Parts: sequence; C-alpha cells; structure tokens
Amino acid sequence: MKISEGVEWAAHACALLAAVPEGGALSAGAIAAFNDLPKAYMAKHLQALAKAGVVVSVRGAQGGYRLARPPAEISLWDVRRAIEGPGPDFHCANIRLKGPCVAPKPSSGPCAIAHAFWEAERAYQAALGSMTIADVVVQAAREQDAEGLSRIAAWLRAAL
Amino acid sequence: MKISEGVEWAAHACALLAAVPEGGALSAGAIAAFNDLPKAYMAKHLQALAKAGVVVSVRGAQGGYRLARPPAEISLWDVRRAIEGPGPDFHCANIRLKGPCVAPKPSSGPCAIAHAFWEAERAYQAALGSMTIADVVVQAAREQDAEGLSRIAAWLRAAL
DNA sequence: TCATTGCGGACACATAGCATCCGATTTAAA
DNA sequence: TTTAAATCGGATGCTATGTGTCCGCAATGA
Repeated sequence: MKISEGVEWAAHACALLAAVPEGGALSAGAIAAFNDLPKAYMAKHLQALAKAGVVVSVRGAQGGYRLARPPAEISLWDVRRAIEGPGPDFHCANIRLKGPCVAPKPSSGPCAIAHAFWEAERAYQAALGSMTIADVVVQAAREQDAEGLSRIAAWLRAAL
Repeated sequence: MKISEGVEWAAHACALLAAVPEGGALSAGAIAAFNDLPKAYMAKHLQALAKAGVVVSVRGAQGGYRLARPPAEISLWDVRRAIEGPGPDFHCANIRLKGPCVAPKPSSGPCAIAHAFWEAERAYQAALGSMTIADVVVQAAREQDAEGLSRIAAWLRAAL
C-alpha cells in the first residue's frame, strides 16, 4: 500500500491557499510554481479538490482557486479523500465463500478480517480528521523566520 | 490507496493454519485449494509470511507451513506488514523545500503534513495490532454450525 | 473581441500488483 | 538408493493504477 504523491501536493496546495485573502483566487499555475510542481498535473488534483468541495474554482481571466471553508474546517482526511477517492482501502473479496468447505447456506456479509481492517481505517480517518489545514499552516509558519514570511507574502501579492 | 488482495489471502491462510495440530504442516497447494485461490501466487505470499517470521516453512515431502507463534500472538498488523512490506505508506517528498520562496537555510526534516499522516498510520497500526489471528478464528467459528466445523476438520485431516 | 483560466477527455509512460512457470534444493517415504 | 513431494528463488508476462502532458471547449474579466 502506498499513498499517492498527489495527496501531498494537494495538502501543500491547501496550506498555500489558506494564505489568500478573502475574495482572491490563486491560479493552478501559481500554485504549481510555488512548490515547483508540473502545472498540468497539479491542475488535475485541484479539479479533484474542487469536485470534492474542499476548494472552489473561479473560471475565466483572473480566476483560480480558493478554499471552500475556513482552514480550521478542512482536515487532512478531507484532502486525502478528495484525491484518493472515498471508499475503504481494504476490499473483502469474500474468499471464505469459496472452496471445498463452504457451507450450503453461507452467511453472507464481510468476514471478521474485513471488519478488523475497516475498524483500523476508522482509526486512521479519525486521526487525520483531527488535523486541519489551519494546524498545518501554524506549524509551517513556526519553521519560518520573519524574513521568510515576508518573502512568501510578497510572492503571494505578485501572484494574485 | 488500495490494500493489495494478497493481504486478505495471507490473513485467511493464517486463520486456516491456526487449525493445524502441533508438529503438522499444510502445503501451499492445500492452503490455496481451501479458498479456491491460485496455488503459485498463494505460495509467493506464504514465502513472504515465512520471511517475515509469521509462519515457518517445512521443506521436502510432507512439508508445508505452520504458524511460527500461537495464533493469539500473531496480529493482523504482522500479516499486513509481511505482505506489503515495512515502512510508512506516506512518503514525504519535501516539496516545501522547492520553489521560489524556500529559505536559504531550510530547516530539513519532514513537514507537519508528513507528521500528521505518520501519526494516523500509528493509529492504524495500533488498531490492527490489537486484532489477532485467534480473534479471527473465534469469530469465524461462531459463524459456522457444528456440521460446518466437522466438515472443515475432515478436510484438514485429509490434507495433512 | 480577446486573453486568461478552469474543465474534461484522450493519450503515453512508469510502476506496482497479479499470476504463472521453471530449475534447484531439501526431505520423507517407497 | 531412488523417487516423489514440497519449498525457494528468479524470470517472465499481463493488468491496473498513478504520473504527466496535451488539446479543445467553456467561462469570464479586461
């Protein structure tokens, strides 16, 4: 199992979008350039975020993307689900219903193994759900000195 | 993200191996036949379980596999790690260190996003680690009537 | 009107998982 | 001692998914 790199891109994109002022919008090209990522593919992920309701898109000239909700109301789980899709990671193929020892009237429904994995996924989801874009931004800002913050602010002013 | 089907196969294989008596061994062919799975590929997964120390292999005629520890001491996390490999699912590409706004002396190390995902993975691991093969066997047995249990016992006697 | 931007589909490529086959080795049974 | 049964490891091919690009279309502000 491996988490697609697009989730990381989308999370950083949301962290950047948290810095755009009310009513503004950042184009896909600008978002991609901020982290030196390919624009075309970043645009794909932004479209997925928009479809999932994490960001809103503004079409036309001077358009782009902005967060759909305050950063404190967007969790990393929202981002992950937007990119990797909903639905469980573990898929029960019901292999216990095959083979020479299966009962004539098999009790359908997922087996104990599937339930255990889905329970673990719930724990995973809960942990990611408690981490918001606002938390990420706070921690990221803590790692920047005043000069770094002003450099980012200047870049953002130029990109808007 | 998707969990490979081999994890499910391996978990069911361990549940079956929990029923082999002390000193016995079940061949890869028999394990595959029990759930109507391709023998060659099931064998690959059993080799992975053996290499991870979840099962022990017995080579030669009348050989096969048995659990390396009591079922209560083998968790579903052990099985998942044996098949999918160790290491985190989320890989931090450190994309915050790229782009036009990166500081001259960047503070290396994973970002807050990576830490959040790894924390969630720890929760996932803890949940899976608390579910053992013994638990799975108990729940699976609960779904079988007496006739089903005796049919499985008879099949196992013939396969040993 | 025109340039800018998102939207959606089509396409190519790389990687990982799925599945099979083969020869070599080990070991119990004939 | 021979034979059959079984694991081990590597090589191979197929498929699905993720990565990345490109194009035409639609929308929108200048």
